[in-house]
Amino acid sequence: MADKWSLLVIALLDRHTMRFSELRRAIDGVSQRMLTVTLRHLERDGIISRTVYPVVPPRVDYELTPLGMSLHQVIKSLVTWTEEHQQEIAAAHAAYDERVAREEPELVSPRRG
Amino acid sequence: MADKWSLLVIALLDRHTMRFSELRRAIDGVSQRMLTVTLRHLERDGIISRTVYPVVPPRVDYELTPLGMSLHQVIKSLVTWTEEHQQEIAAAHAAYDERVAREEPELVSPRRG
DNA sequence: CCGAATCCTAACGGATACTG
DNA sequence: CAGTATCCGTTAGGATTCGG
Repeated sequence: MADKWSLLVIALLDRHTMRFSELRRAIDGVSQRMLTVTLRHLERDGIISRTVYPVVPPRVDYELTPLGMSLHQVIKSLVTWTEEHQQEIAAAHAAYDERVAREEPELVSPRRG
Repeated sequence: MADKWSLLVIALLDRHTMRFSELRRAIDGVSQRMLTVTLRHLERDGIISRTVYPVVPPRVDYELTPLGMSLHQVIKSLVTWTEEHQQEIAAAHAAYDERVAREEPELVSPRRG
């Protein structure tokens, strides 16, 4: 449950219960299929609970379980770490890519050392 | 860098510097290719550093950078959470699977409700 | 010993159409 | 509205081979 959709679902449900279509609208770019798959996985892991109201039109609410809430605390520290260090990471990327760019050319054109 | 190989590499390197083949032996089931790919990603993200000793046979050491060490602290809380709650999760799996098993049959054999 | 490159298969994930 | 089922392109990742 460490994929990106799960993280977003957990973050959103921490604030309040949400319906399927609310989640779909709130999570930009998620397909209906992936949201369904994600919600099933989280439900199976006991992170969220699913409540079906036998009304028409159908209504299904999702909410974090106590287990899910405790997981959210842990996840937040990961998110915080990422936010705090993303500049360092970007700098590391730039440094790494430049290093590679300086070393590659020798191999593709070794004509006359 | 949240995949399972990366997590294991970070956990191992937290104790001490390791060579490529040491990591390969220590991480059960990792292919040479995936270990290489994983190490490159971690290096690019600035999580580990790579030191090549120009000797024969070649020797390459990997170690955690300060950034990597700080990440490890965060990861540990995730690992700890997983260990502490894996029984709850297993129970949730069993409960979910049983629920599904009780509901599915109606659909495949609805003969004579 | 360390790693790059190639090949190939399985899983992931989007788009679409259909159901209750 | 809230799914399920199907098709299908993309990618992850193992096995293998070659190079420094």
